Amino acid sequence: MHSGGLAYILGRQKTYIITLDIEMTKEHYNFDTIEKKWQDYWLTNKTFKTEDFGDKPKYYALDMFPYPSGAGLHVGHPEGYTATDIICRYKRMRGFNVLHPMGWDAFGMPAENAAIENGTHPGKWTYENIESMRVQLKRIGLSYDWSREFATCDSDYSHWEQLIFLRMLEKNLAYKKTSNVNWCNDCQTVLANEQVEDGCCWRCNNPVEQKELDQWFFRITEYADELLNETENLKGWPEKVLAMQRNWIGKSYGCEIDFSVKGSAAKIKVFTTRPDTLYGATFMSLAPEHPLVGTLVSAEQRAEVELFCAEVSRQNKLDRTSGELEKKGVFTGAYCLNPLTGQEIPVFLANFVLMDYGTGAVMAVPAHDQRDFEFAQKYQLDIQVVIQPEGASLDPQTMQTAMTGTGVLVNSGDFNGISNEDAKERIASYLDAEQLGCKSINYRLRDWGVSRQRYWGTPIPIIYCDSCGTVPVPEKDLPVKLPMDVEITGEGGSPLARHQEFLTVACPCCGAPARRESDTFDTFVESSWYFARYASPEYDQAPLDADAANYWLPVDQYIGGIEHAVMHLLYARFFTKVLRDLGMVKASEPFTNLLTQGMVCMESQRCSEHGWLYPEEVRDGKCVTCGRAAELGRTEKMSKSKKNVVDPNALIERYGADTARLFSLFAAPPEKDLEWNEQGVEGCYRFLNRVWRAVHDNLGLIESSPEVASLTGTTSDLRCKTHETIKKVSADVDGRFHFNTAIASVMELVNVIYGLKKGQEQPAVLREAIETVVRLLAPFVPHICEELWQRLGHEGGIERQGWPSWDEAAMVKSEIEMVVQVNGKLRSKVKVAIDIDNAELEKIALAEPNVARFIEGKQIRKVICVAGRLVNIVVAG
RNA sequence: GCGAGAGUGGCGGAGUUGGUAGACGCGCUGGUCUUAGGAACCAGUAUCUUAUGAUGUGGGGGUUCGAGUCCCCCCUCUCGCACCA
Repeated sequence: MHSGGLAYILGRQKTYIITLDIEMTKEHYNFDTIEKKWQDYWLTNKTFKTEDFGDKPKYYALDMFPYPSGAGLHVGHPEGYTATDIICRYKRMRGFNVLHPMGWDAFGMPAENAAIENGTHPGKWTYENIESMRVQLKRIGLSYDWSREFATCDSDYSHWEQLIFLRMLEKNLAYKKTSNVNWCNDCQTVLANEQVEDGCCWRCNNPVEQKELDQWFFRITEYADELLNETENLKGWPEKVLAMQRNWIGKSYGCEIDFSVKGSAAKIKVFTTRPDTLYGATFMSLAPEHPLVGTLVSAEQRAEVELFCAEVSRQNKLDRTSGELEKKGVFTGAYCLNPLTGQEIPVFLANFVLMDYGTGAVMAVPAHDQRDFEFAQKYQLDIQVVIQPEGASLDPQTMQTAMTGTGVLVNSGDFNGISNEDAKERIASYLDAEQLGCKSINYRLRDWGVSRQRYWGTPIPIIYCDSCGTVPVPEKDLPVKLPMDVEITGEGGSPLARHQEFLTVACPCCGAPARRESDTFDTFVESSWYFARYASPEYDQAPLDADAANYWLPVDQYIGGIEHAVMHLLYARFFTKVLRDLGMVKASEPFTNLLTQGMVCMESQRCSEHGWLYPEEVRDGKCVTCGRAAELGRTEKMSKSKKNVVDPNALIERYGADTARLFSLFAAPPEKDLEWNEQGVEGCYRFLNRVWRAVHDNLGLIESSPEVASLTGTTSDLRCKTHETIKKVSADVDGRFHFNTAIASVMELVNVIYGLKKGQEQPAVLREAIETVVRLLAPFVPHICEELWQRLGHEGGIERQGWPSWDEAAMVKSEIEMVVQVNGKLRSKVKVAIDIDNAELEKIALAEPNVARFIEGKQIRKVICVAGRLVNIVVAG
């Protein structure tokens, strides 16, 4: 750097400081002006625009993109986004080619609800929300490459999603089948499980029914094994998320067994993980929806069975699978035969048997399964013990609960006396040989139903023709666009199903009048591949530009909420494998490292008169309306209903974006829940002001000594601390994401700078220390650091300067403080030469007065010296 | 019930391989400067204590010269899954 240039810049900056001082009150730095200035600077200079390819190593960091809701950004968003931003800024300073994009998960129900409530078109509502949320994000100073932004409701995105669907159809990875769904007859629409409240429609409060509907599915079960097995290789994922995914896939080993029905050719197939208990099967439980129910039921039982089935069908899936449900059943009048004993066993329907797990039929072994035990007691059915635990003798008459542990087989013919674990294999093999059943693997994971009777989603590109059947929309006709002139009332089913112009189409095969599919995709489909589209967001030949996608993927660091641990993250993994098998990308897994951020929590407050209170409705612990004392509630997740929320806009207005960024990562590590605390925010603001003053109070001194580069080795405690801090912050930020401790160590360095005696500073060392503070903080609080960096006489932006490196030589100390323990208890501390040998150290330690006191008259057993840390004298007695 | 994680001052949290428990911040106490302080700066702040002492990381055992950290048992909390056959 030319010294003339430096003088010029400093000179100009000085006048600037004076003006600022006047306008900013004496004590605080003017974050408003500074943050605006640097956000403009980054924009004009295209600082964060990313180029594909290049010599630098690539680094792709991604936030889970937000839904553009009407409520705008909440304070939970910035925490995760800031964490990613810090990583990105750090990686850029470290010489990586960083991809850091942002976009919008823009299809979804809230847009339709807004349309129903205020008549706004979902598209207009969505794009307006995007506008205002983009402004909010920009105020935080996140270093996104905004040129890659897209919304999933853009017809361009739909185009390529529809194409992926067509390819999946060709590969038989997408198919149509009938399945049971929650159905509200009033609203004429399918409801997601979450939209069913107490068995009723959340909107009209009508009872929800189960209904069979034709639905499109993705064959995710085809990938069940790969999705399961690869969880072992996802070393960069939290164990918790992997456990949840394994649990969700729910692979279990067992066998399928055929039970023949007495007096009928029909066979009932069951899946069981306990073939060892087969001799103890004393009845059969079928799901009420089981296809054989109609043929099995006897004339006498028919009325009762129908009543039961009707009752069960009124229950929604959530209630149906809740543990609270009372176990109920009904006898069908039919009997089937135990394939091993030939014993006749009654066939029941039971409300707890689910048609979509296993085969929808369960062989009931009351002695060894708690549900079957309770069921048998309720309906007075036989209980047959077939496993005796070691050293006990079970009696069906006196059993209080089922015996589910291990033991030895009894009452089991040729298999008596074998341990039940061995019997699983032996009986399964026997069934196999006798063709009575076969070993089988079952998954809890179901194929992914993607049809939604909604308007605001990606149209499924299918045409139904009376003569040609189900015909995919030809590629040249993509995208199938949503019609804009729709009336959304919330009644009478999907608006698309009533939109004649949309529905009516000529069959692509025969040209005859045909009908379009009116369902749209589940919005999870969009979020299953958006991360890949960021590599080439404008590519117009295919969903992905293979070169760009293969350069950027997989995402190196993905950050988002734990609430997506299963659905979104599993679907995204599935889609990546599908895209790989379609030849569109090489990666098999989308996200190498995953960080799940905690929730943002805050204490709730309420008034006995006015209910929950917003923080601004409480002053001095009292309700501002009536003056009653506000009661403090639990600290819990911020939510509108409890009014324990902080508006990020207000926060930024009051303290600035840098303070908001700093606090959200200083209070707790990002994966933990963050407890919001106004005083903590103040503390961070105070710290930034301390940094600001540390620079300005020393500008004169620093100016006199610009040559930091000439420093070598140990010159002072300050230089040592400076380099220790660089090392510590680098280690904390890189891979560990312990931003809170990184910030804490910079605070320590600032405290040391403040503790320097006036007039005794070494200007070059001081300059190095102060510049280091600014550079280390740059990823965390970029605006103030850019400003300070400029005021320190540097041009061209602080990121260009790169990340500081530490000099081990500067950290070498000639003396070190070591702890002296006697029998493991701290007794003294001694200052010794760094390279002291053990014998010498021992001598000094033993000579310490307080040590001598504790070893006096005792025999020294041994002395343990740990280099650089301590010496422990072990004495007897 | 199953799975995962956690339990450390008044509070949020530090504590890479076992090696000075409580970094850093908040709060609190005292001081300096001020017309003033809800600004700034400095000092103090785990508990008990006459201490150069004792105790202390949910409880109880163990391994070790030495345990917040490793092992065993138990308790509590959070999250996820849950009639899964």
